[in-house]
Amino acid sequence: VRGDIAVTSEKSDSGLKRLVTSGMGVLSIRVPSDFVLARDVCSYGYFMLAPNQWDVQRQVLRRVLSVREGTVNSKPVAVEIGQRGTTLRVTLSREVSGEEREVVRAQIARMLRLDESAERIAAFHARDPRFTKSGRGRIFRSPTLFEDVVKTVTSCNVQWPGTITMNRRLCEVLGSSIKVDGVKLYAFPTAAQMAKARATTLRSRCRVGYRDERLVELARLFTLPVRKGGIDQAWLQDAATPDEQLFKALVKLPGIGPYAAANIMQLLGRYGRLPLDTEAARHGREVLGVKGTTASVMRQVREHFAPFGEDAFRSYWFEMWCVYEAKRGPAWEWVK
DNA sequence: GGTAGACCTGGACGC
DNA sequence: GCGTCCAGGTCTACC
Repeated sequence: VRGDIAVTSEKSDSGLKRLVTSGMGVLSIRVPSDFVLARDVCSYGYFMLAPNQWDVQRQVLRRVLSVREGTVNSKPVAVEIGQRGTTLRVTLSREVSGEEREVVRAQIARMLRLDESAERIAAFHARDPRFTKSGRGRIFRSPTLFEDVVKTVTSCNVQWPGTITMNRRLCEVLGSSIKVDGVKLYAFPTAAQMAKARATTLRSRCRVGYRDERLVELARLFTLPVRKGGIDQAWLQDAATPDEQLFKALVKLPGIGPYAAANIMQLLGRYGRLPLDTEAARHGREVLGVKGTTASVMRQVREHFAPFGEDAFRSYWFEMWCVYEAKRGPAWEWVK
């Protein structure tokens, strides 16, 4: 399989094989009792964006992780994540240090929202029982806030195939690469790598269009110390930061408007605000039967989900996701 | 505070 | 194959 982090293939790198058979290249992560890898990975469109790769046949997630985010010459590691009961089995493409192992663990936990306890998900189901049976609650995201922000910017003012192309090219043009089993795999560019890139490169080679300078500036803000005007990631990710202050800070960032800010908020675990885009308006008209101008439909969609309070986005999102799956089948069986 | 138009890309469509 | 139109959210200028 192209791009496979194959550890069982006869052709695979002997060093990698030794690592895996000796157990040194495998990491185990305990997950909450209600966690289901296929359902919880394939719960948001980002699972289809590079460098994520969902293997439909084997029901595992593969991607490359940058374990040294702060550096330009980050040495990436490829991971393949599968599930057995309440344990994730993570196969690594190379030996990692103890420190790197913890970074890998934290990045996977972030992607899969393992910080959301079964109790927290049950509270969502108590609020919206429609999703109790399916167990939906966790929404897939990226291993870093920076990647989530860039993915959000590349999903604005463009149709989905364009977002897919931009993310693939950003990885191939700016990201670090490694060879696994003779196949070149790319990591998502780190903030340091993107901040160093020329805007013209992003435009001409990554096809990001007018987003070029905004993305480079965003990346620069992620690399700057907070005292020099850089983004305060700890503050943004602190549960104590009030929603309104968070929203105001996000819309000040280049390329981030009201929709993108609300989307980043849900990616940060703040589900009380809806990122209203044309898809929301379409859902309002076609599924909820709402009528009127786009602005009026969006307002009515917001009011419709307001009773779900701090879980409004989850109710909205899973309702919409179920419509997609009713048309195409379960997301974990989607082939592109 | 609200609104109009520019910003880019890629896909659909007509010729 | 070429030109035109359209969709998509953000940003700026203007009222």
